[in-house]
Formats: sequence, C-alpha cells, structure tokens
Amino acid sequence: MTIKELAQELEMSTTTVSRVLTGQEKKYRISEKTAQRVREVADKLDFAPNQIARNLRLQKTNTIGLIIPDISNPFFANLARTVEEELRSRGKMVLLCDTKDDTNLEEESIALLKGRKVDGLLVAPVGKESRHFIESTALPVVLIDRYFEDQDIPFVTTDNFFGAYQATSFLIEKGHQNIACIQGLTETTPNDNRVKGYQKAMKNYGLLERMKVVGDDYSLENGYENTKELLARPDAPTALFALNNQIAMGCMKALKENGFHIPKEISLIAFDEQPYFELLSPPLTAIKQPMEAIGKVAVEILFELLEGKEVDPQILKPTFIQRDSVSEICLKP
Amino acid sequence: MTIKELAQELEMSTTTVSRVLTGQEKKYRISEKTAQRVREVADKLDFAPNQIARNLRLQKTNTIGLIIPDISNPFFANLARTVEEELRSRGKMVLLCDTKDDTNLEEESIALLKGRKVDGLLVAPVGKESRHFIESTALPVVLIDRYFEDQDIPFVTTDNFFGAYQATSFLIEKGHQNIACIQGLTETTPNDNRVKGYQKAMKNYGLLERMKVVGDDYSLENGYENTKELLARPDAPTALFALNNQIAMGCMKALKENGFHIPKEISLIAFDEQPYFELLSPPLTAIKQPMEAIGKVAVEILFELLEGKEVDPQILKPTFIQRDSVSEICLKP
DNA sequence: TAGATTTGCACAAACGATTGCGCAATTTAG
DNA sequence: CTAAATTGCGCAATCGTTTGTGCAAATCTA
Repeated sequence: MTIKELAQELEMSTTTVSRVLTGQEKKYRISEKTAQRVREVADKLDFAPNQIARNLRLQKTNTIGLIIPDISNPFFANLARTVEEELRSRGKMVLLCDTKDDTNLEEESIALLKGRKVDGLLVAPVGKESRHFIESTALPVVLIDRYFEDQDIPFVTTDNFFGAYQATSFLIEKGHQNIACIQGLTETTPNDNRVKGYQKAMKNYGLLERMKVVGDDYSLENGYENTKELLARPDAPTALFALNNQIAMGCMKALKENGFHIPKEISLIAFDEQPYFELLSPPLTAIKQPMEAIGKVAVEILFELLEGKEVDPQILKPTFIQRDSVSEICLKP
Repeated sequence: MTIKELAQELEMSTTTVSRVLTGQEKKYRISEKTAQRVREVADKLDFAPNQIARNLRLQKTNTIGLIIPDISNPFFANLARTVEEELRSRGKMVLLCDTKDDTNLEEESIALLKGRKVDGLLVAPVGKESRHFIESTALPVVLIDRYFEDQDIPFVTTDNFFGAYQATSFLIEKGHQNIACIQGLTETTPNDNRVKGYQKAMKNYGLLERMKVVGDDYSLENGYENTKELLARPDAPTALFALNNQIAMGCMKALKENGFHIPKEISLIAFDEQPYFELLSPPLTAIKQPMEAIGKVAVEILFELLEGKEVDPQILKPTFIQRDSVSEICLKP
C-alpha cells in the first residue's frame, strides 16, 4: 500500500495525505476535518510509508552503522546492546558490521555503510590502521574503546591508564614485586595506555627493573601461552596482570593445568569484568569498564555531532572490583 | 557524487554509465571502448552508487532484519556473529533489533523492519506470542531457537528434547535418582522440549514420582533462588539440571554460597556451553548447542525462501560435553 | 458589493538510481 | 547502390515519498 493508493481511497492528493501523516497539517493549513479523516483511514488500512522512498527524498536514513571487531566478545556484545537501545529510543536503527579484527573488513564496512547513506558511524576500530577514517568527510563518526592519537575524531573510552595503575599499585601494596603484565594487541590505544599505567606504578614504587611485559594479542591463547612461559622461568612472577578478559581466561587455564593455586601461589588481576568472574574459583579481582556508560555516551556524542555541535573526547573511569584472586605476601627482606 | 555528475564528466548519458557499472554492457551493446572509459573514470573519482535510490528503484534492499531477545547473552551474540558473516558473504547487511525479551518490542521491531523494506527476517522470537508473525505476509521469515507449533513458519533449532534426555539419562546412570530440573521461560519451545526430554528419561528409568521441575525464567536469579530453595528441602536433590547457561551460573552461585561442593555433594549439568565452563571449578558438564551451524543453516534457509523454494524446519543435534561436575553415587539400597 | 485576505488543497518537481523502447549511424546483404 | 540488419547509445518513465508554489473558493473588510 502506497501513499498514492491511500490518497485515491480518500479522494484527495498525495500531498495532503503526506502533510497530515507527517504532522504538518497546521503548517500547511489542512482543515482539521480532513486531517481526521486521513488519519482514520490510514489507520484502518494500516498504511506505513515506504522508508526507502522517504530516505531518498529526505536525504536521511535514520540509520547508524555500528562497526565492531567481534560481537561474540561479551564486551562488545554489551556495547551493542546499549547502543541499540539508545539509538532506538531516539528513532534510529543500527546496521551491524563485525570486522573480525580485520582492517580490510573494517575498511569495506565503512564503504558499504557510506553507500547505504547511514547518518553516522559508531566504530570500535580494529586499531592500528586509521587511513580509511581520514576520508570520512562529512560523515559523523564516534570512536569507541580504541582511538587514534594523530586524528581528532571524537572518541569515548575507559581511563585505561588509571585502571591499570590502580590494579598494579594494589598488587604492589599487597607485597608483590615480581608482577608480569600480559598485554593484548600492541599499538592500540587501550592496550598501550594500560601498559603505561602498569609501568608508571612499577616506577613509582621503584620496581623499574622488575617490569615484565609480554604478549601481543587479546586472545585466550595469548594468555595461556605466555603464562606457561612465565611459570617456567627461574624468576617466575608472583602476580599476573592480564590486560583483558580473554587473556585472563588463558592465564587461569594455564595456572590450573600447571597446578598453581590462585591466590596462594600466584595472584591474578584482570582488566575487564564479566558476570561469571565472581563464580570462578577464586572469584577474580578485576577492573570493570563502565560498558553501559560507554555506549550511552557514544550515542550522545554522536547526536551532538549530528546536530553540528563541537564535542570533546570522553574518558570514563573504571572501577576496581576486589575479590579473592590476590594474596598478601611477605616482602622479601 | 551522483551518477548524473559522473555521466556529465564522461559526456554521456546516465543510462550508459549505469549499464556499464551494473555489468550489463553486453546485454545493451555498449562498446568495449566506452565501457572501459566509464569504469576508469568511475574508479578514479571513486563513485559509489546511492544504495537508497537503487533500493527504491529495484524494490529490494539487500538487507535482512535480525531480531534477537538479548544480544548480550553469549548464545545470541555468537548467533549474531555467524549470521552477520554469512549474510555479508552473500551481499546482504543486517539491521539489528534487540527486543529485551519483550513481546511489544518484538512486534514494534517487525513493523519497523517491514517499513524499511528488508528482504527477509531472521527472528529468535521472545516466545509465547505469535500473533504478530501471522501478518508477515510475503516477507520471508526464518525462526531461530524458538518456534511456534501452530504456525508453519520455517525454523532452525537444537534438538532440545534429545539433549535433555541424554543429560538426564547420564545423571541417572551415574546413580542419581533425585534430580531437579530448573527450567527457563515456560511455554517456549526450547524450554518445553528440554523439560520433556528430562521427563522422558525419568519415566524411562521408573523415576516418575521423583520428577521435580522448578523455575520460570532464563536468568541467573532464577537459578539462584530455586537452587537455594531446593537445598533447603528435606529431600534435597543430588543432582541439578539447569536448562540454560545463566540458570547454571545461578546454581553455582547458590551452591557456592551454601558451601556445597560440586560434584562431591551435588552434581550439575548445564544446557548450553560457554567457553569459560572449562575454567570453572569444577569444569562444568554441559550440552553444547551447535550455534555456528544454527546461524549458517538459518541463513541458508532464508535464502531458499528468497528464491521461492519450499523449505523444511531443521532440528540440529547438540553434543554432550562431559567434564567434572557430575559424580558417581551409590544407589540407595 | 468590490476588493483584499485567508483558507484549503493540488500540481509538479525533486531525491538518484534503473530500464523499456526508440532512433540514428554504421555495417552487411543482395 | 539500396534495403535490411546490426551496433551504440539516449529519452523519459519509474520506484514512493516530500514540498515550494500556485490557484480557486471562502471569508473578511470597508
């Protein structure tokens, strides 16, 4: 059913019908009687305007592209959830692209979404490569989680430095000195800032020469392999700092297999929080990113961009969740 | 940049340009020389056709609506991942709707997606209410996970009955007789079929009067509360069968809080598998749904529908993953 | 009552692509 | 050399909306 058919049914012009249905009856002086009738019949025949035609005419799709490295990662799944909810409440829908952490797919996704004339883009970029963002002329873009220091695309992210600093300090104050940090994808902002936080804390406490940063990937395997390797060293660490949830899982798996008891023999803190962390044994001490807030703020910023406003990047504070995976150890004399 | 501008640049008609760019040069006898030039210049100015205009003209959007109860549930997140991947490889994009297990939102989502003229719908329905699906005339729809017995909308789902039967039988053969089943949302097909599987196994082994089905919701809280309650009974069960991953988490939480050791004092099996199950202590015995296959098959079926073919519902077999959360107990004399 | 306002609606041109049909120019046939 | 066939491309309609502008009819003013 098109507006034309509806107009025929009503024996009036599409113009009038359109104006009533878009709520412009007063502006164009359509009589209340006519308006009533239009609404009534439109309702009865449950007419719904063709959004494609509408989009074409209005040069606006009310659609936002959401580009994410891996929707099966709970962190991004949660993000997607709040983003979808926020956008829907503001009358927009989301076109989802999963890039599988592949820069080429990311680039392709951006092109596809541009072709579909999305009103804006919400991107959790793969990370290292930012070339394809530069050409994003005129299309509002908000970066999530990861961002690019050499470009001024607005972003919202966790205060990764702060969180890592806090976690590391906590370990040190519990008496740990030999703390290894297992990192994720290098040269991405969250990872590098977390590493910096770790380093700063170590330096502050005069543990500069004890710093140990290993790993190169946000995966369980990375956590697993590197933990095994660390345990085999003569100077095996007394505490592990895993820079995301999947790495932490890898650590736990390795520790378990090697018969290391947490926290008696080794302590562990994870960056990221997951619902099941409290059910692990021991419940895992973690740094929780404000996921919901990140999603909400990202959408807010995007809307300000859409309204032509200037916006500032947002860096949100994480919270430290103390559980039972860290033990107090005696300082070496 | 529009095709018109491109045509102007090339000093030819939009017709010719369009025909070359859609690969119809031979069909319309465009000379190879002209075609070359068009492609060249289009490439140089990197022209990309406006998909909105295209969609309107072709009456086809190459867009599929994906409606899901909760994208933050790893089960659905994984589903979304494979669906997105499969669809993209076939040239379609996905509009995502999260219904938060709310029938009204589901209905609204369907309406919105129809308005946007999606080519088809992939829906993991909330469950009980199917009214709004009936009117889905002419729009290809494939149901995932849950389906409606009173309608012949094609679906793909796990063999829930089989999985539950297998798990329950396993428990019984390990000597358990007092097995409680904590269910999810009643009157939804997966839940009811799982319950039936449980019941069938109990009956088969002559444990009809020991059947105990509690709970009403796919949430951690439901698992938690009901486990507590079960433990407080004089005839507390020796084994728990949790009908999804979140319920299982609730069980573990309650058991842990009450100091019950798994599997020494009580056994537990979960329907659904999650990566971290093997890291719990003890590693959780579980029934794994073929999530990736479900996503793939759903997309395949949808495409057959799009091609006007007749399709049959698909019921995929789950796999039983034996870990350490079930103990052998002596049969009561 | 004539002229000026106001009221109520419709015509037709966009938006940016695709495509049936037609019409020259060129080639082939006889 | 003329007629027929083929080649190469463009005109204009179309998809379903929205909207600037115009034009009668109704109402008001004096």
